[in-house]
Amino acid sequence: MNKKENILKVALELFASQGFDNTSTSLIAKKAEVSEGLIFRHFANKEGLLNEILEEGLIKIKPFIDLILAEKHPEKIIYLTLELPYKIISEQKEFWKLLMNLRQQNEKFRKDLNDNSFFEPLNNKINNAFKDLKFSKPKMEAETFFITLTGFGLYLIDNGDKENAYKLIKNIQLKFSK
Amino acid sequence: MNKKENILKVALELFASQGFDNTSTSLIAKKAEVSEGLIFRHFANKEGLLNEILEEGLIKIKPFIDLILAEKHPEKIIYLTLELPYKIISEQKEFWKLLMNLRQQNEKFRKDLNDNSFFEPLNNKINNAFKDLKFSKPKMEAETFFITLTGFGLYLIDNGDKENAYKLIKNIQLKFSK
DNA sequence: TATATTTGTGAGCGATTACTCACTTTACAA
DNA sequence: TTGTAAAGTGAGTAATCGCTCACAAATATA
Repeated sequence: MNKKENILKVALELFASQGFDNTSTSLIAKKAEVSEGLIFRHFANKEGLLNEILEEGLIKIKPFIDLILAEKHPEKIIYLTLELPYKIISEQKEFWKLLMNLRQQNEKFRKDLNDNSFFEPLNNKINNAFKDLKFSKPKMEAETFFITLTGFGLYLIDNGDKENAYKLIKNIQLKFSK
Repeated sequence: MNKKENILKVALELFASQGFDNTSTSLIAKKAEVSEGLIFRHFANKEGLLNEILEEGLIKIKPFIDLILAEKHPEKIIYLTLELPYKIISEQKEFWKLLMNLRQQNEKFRKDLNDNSFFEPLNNKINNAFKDLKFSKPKMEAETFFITLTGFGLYLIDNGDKENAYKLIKNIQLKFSK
């Protein structure tokens, strides 16, 4: 049992369920069965712990995004992107919840995530997909698409039923096809 | 200058921008130019302060919802509901932000808001609207609609441009019409 | 004016916060 | 086996948290 990894695991669980600010380092230490001091040995401070969790999580997400970026058919691009939140949530539910929590609560974090440009290539890809589909206003269509995608991502946090999720994906896809 | 109302106003501002848990009563008192003790004189505790803010805000929202509930044409119902987040945000941006914050962060609050059934009549209204429009799966269509509506509500928090908002409303409406 | 009630203050409470540090234990290379 | 670095501990820190309470000022009632 690796204590450092255990801290990361427990902290992710607690941050996702209670929020970052509302989770004390003492509780993390207790649940990870580790002294509180060890947290600050491995991670400079509480924010450093969060950053390492985020890094790890984003690395796991990247392959899914790369798959979309490699795709050429616009309809398929849209479908895969719609599928993305479900795929992430299936194997990283807590991380997804944390991401949505931070996005919502912390304005600075939202900007960092944009400037960090982790999701920017995907954004461009979607914009081009709607151009290829000859939408009269592809930029607006992409904007509408991301609005729906955000809503769908939030929906999935509370509703995990796979069958229904894919029905929704299909229904949404229909609305963004020509 | 009414001190109680000032506390409510300042607390709403801070809760919306920093989150409930992350806002101390001492800061509220300082910004409202009031002794900290007064907060606990007027409101039993910090949560009581939050509840009064929520009550006040929901009361202001109710007329907008009643307007939708009185409408009979399904297309109009959908349009008015799509317009709802924008209307609320126009004159109660901070309250809307707080609502979205709490919804996201606090599972218990989300359930309370549902059980409280404040938004349930609207939910039924939308379901019936899609039935009237003869959608083959009106329930799923309503689910998809609320997903989009949630995403749109979040979008508006950061993007306040009125013209673009109404373009998006029109674009979304198109996707939910027959 | 006298009395009672409401409104308001600010010092101070115990609990908790993120974090430090002197120290011990473990692991590994020479 | 010995020496050194890394891993791990837990008591302790100042600061802050939500909240109380004894009291003063303002307001209402008589």
